[in-house]
Amino acid sequence: MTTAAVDKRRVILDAAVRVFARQGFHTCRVSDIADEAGVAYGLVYHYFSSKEEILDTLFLERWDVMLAAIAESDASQRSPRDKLYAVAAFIIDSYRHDPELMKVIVVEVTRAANTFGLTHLEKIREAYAGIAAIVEQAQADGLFRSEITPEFAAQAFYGSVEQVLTGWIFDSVAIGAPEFERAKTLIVETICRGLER
Amino acid sequence: MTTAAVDKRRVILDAAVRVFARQGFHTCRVSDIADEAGVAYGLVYHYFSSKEEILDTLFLERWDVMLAAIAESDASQRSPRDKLYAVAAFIIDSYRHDPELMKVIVVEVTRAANTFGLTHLEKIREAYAGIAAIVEQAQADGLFRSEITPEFAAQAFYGSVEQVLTGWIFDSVAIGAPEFERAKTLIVETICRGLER
DNA sequence: CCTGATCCTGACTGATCAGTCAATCGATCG
DNA sequence: CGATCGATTGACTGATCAGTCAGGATCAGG
Repeated sequence: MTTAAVDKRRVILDAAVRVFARQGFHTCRVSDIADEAGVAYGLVYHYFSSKEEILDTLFLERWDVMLAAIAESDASQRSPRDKLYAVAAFIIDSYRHDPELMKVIVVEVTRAANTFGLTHLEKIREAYAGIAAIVEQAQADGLFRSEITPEFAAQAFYGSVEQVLTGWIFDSVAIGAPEFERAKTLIVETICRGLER
Repeated sequence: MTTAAVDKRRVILDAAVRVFARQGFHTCRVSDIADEAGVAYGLVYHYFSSKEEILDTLFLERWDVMLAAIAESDASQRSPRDKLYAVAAFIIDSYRHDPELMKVIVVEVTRAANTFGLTHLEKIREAYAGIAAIVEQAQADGLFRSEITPEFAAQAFYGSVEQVLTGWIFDSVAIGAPEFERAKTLIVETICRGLER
């Protein structure tokens, strides 16, 4: 695969992010992606076997990085609160860095587990499991209350983060660095106060 | 409109719930709904002007009841914690009473704000606003901390509830009355501990 | 400069499906 | 009885679009 070829593949993926974010996966046509990428229709099928595979690729590219970040945070020697902060910070920074990509992942995959995300349910669950592992450790160390199952706590935590993201995605109010930082602190502060002894 | 006529409309709506829950809104055909309802294809268009209007109707029917429940809880003289408990209980009981309908509402409307729910964004926001009103009152009464904006707290709260619901929807593990009751308590307990002074 | 491979093009096809409509059914009433 | 009108039927149409394919361009190696 030559450098040019790699580039065209990337160009198509990047164009797809913009198109999916703007029109939605189900509503857009493959030709929209080709047009946005400035590439012939057929070339899309040279690099991807279907429209779905494009979304697949975008999701997995990013999600795997997130799973690694969660695992790394879990493995670190920080306090549970700092570990959860690292997770929230990763997700929020992902949005900050590339809002369109995160919109596509959240809206078209994570929150659409029905139509499309069923394929990725296992991957999505891995994220919950990673967060649950952090909570479980904190409970074992006597830092978090044990009434709540780690799985439940993980859902509450992830749910809060994703809902805040969803708010930004659809409320279309401009937000800057301070708001992002504040959101990280507030979510973690709220949920951890709820979980701590 | 005769009684029989009212019934057919209802039969179609109920069939649509089952079909949407099973196949998803985008993936199902109108003929699937007609078949499920045991009714001719054309009759669907006698009662509804489009496939979307069916989903519209299902969503609004239920959502308006929920908005009323939130408003009523807010207006009551209970403690903030009890008010939020009432909201969580309403949503969770809705799922318990009709899981397929709640699956459709959450998956196809609430969590699909992109493709379809944009139409209902305003309605959805009303729910957040109602929850935020409860938090705001609690802050004014000095019961909740003021660092967190009511809107933010509402998103965290609603996000947690919806994520737990989503877990039930997709994990397809059988759950009984005790789990539902436990979930209400745990969510409210966790979030309120995080919000209280 | 030939040859095979890979990249790239866009017109075309085949299937799908939302929505239409002309025709039938059946209840109600004068 | 027969006229009227809403309920009901399902075959049909028109548009859309994912994916194919046959061929042209470009490049690498011999």
